[in-house]
Amino acid sequence: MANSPRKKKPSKSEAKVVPLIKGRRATSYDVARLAGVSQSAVSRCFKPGASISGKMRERVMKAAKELEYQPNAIARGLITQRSNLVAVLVSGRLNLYYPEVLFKITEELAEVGLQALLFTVETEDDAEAVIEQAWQYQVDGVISASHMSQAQYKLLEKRQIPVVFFNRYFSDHPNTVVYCDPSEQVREVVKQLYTLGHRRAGLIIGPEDNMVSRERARMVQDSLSEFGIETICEVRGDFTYESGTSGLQEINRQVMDRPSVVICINDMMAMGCMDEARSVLGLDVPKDLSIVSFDGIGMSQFASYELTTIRQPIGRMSEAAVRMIVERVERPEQSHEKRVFEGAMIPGGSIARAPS
Amino acid sequence: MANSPRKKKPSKSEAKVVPLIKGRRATSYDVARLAGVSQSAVSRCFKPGASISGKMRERVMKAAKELEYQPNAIARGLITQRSNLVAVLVSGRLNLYYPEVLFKITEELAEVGLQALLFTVETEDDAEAVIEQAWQYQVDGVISASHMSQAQYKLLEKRQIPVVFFNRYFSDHPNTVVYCDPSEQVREVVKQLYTLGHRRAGLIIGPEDNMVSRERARMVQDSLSEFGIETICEVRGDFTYESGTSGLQEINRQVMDRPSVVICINDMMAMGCMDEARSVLGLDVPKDLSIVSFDGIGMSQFASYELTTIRQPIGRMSEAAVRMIVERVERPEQSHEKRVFEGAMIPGGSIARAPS
DNA sequence: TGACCGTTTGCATTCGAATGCAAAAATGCT
DNA sequence: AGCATTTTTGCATTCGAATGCAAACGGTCA
Repeated sequence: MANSPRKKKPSKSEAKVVPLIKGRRATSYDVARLAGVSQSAVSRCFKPGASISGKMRERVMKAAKELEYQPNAIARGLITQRSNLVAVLVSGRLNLYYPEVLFKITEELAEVGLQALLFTVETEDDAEAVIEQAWQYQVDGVISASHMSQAQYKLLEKRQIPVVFFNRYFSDHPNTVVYCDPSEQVREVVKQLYTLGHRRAGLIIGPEDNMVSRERARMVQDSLSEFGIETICEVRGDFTYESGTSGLQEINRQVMDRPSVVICINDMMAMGCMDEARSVLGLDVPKDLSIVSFDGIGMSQFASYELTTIRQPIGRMSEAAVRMIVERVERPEQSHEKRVFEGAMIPGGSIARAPS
Repeated sequence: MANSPRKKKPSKSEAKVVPLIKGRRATSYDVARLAGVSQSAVSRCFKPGASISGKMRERVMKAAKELEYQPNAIARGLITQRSNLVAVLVSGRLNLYYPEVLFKITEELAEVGLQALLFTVETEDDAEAVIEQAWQYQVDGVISASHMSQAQYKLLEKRQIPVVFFNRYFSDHPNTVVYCDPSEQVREVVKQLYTLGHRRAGLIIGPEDNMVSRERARMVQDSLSEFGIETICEVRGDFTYESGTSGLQEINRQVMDRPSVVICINDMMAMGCMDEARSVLGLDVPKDLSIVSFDGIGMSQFASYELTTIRQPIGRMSEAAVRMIVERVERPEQSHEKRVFEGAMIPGGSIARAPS
């Protein structure tokens, strides 16, 4: 018993004895030594559901606390092939819609024990670099709320890194998506515009290559023509406030007879548009000009704007995105899913009866 | 020569031969095998400044490209004791000032090859949990633009994790800080207010425990009394838009005779205040009421607001924060530094001559 | 007491890259 | 060519935790 093979072999063990932590942070070996158990036992103590006795757990935990031991997530990641890191790709500080999404996603990730590795992506080249970085860091998955080419997506797929798209997707390729479909609300808003006597609309849309913009524009066009409202002018912006102001200028330049309503593809541009109408053109919004838009970001409801807008349920969408990335990480073989949320119309005060 | 000790010992080498990548991602061993060199050589190829011949580099790189090899940052982190991760702690989606800082910092970090591990911190308990997480992930450093108690800071210090504070610090403890000192601009603004005939000011300040708020308030008080402007009322908000609106209500309730100017400790509250003044109280800003504030966030310059505000040079401050964290990671023994940037007054259009 | 079974524990190996050291190769010099 | 020097290369080990396997333990029952 005294000489059982379970006992440590002094030769080897002694060799790696270190002067019990000295500046160095404690490892599982340090804890094991202090508690007089094996390193495996320590490891098991920190793994939920592992086979370990109460007595042992207690001893280990006591030692761990004494040494302020916390398992090294890097080392764990190496052996388990799970980094617990999720790359979150967002673009543009331009559009205040992203921060809201980003913070929400980060919180949701934290809740399930994952960390957000943040990447800002403005161009497609950025995306390229970012994907390589994410790959180096062995991220378990990617949540992309930014640009990504099909080739880039395929690369990630080939590398078996699960991707969840936030408000964008490839229609000719299977992918996992969280999306907001505001078509119902668009129809509702347009109907209301019709009822208020609007027959001539201006449109400020987003970048050509942006899917959300394209889809929203399509829905708007569809509803407008359904109700027989004419689109007298369509200009392109880039989601920023400034492009909203210049968008209205542009509309003003292009058509003699001003539209009675301008539909903006996002809130930021709508705010720019509204400010331009009021400050520069001296119009009364909504009396002289109605404005509606999309997103429902926090500031769209500030008293200066009170936009009539179609909100995306960002909270639920973020939660869904996180759930889905977890799902895909755990069961990669499972087929793709697309979760589509309805929008919600916020009445606001930026529309009124069309001026006669 | 044919049997030189440099040659591989088949027994051991063969044992770990794997069917040359099959779903698995390529490792340095795979590359080494394909290129017919040692793993060390591959490693050195990816380490800038390592001793390696051009010929060797070429061969390795060719093989690496073929296998799409990228070094595993997790494994590297384990051995080098450098994760290249920096925890970025920001609070509040409430205050739109944070996203601007966050995105800027992330970009700056990326530029020097570091990754931002994002943590949102709202309460002090959050900070507790976040610090443990960061510790587990072996972050090289922490940039904190959020709450952190002195005890928590000391814990990080004890663990030898460098911290850079963004716009906050402990005055009774050495620490590394990026800070904006707007005192000059405060004086300038107050002087201007004096010149415009303002003699009675209201103040909307931030949370008691927030240093930026305290400091700004102090500066404002100092300048006001220097110029003999009376602070007739001081109310406390929490940096949000809503607390700006309710702040003005509160002022209105507390004093009969309205102040001619309200000084808000940040832009968000100033916007709330302005909207409240205009929409609810029916005042003309700036004719009936002047408003000034701090931060200079993007939307403070939207046409609806055009705040006269004191901007922080966020870009330079973020850059400095990143420089400093790098510095501290590389030379932890070096003494602390505090970099203080001046503010910059943005004239705006929210102040005017005091009503008589 | 001993045979048997389920549970706990430790051993040894593994993940993938970096690096000190010594051997080998390349280079310079006489 | 011969020797000294510098550069390049490979070997072997290391980082810290997880885990398959087998040994040890604890308990039950005859």
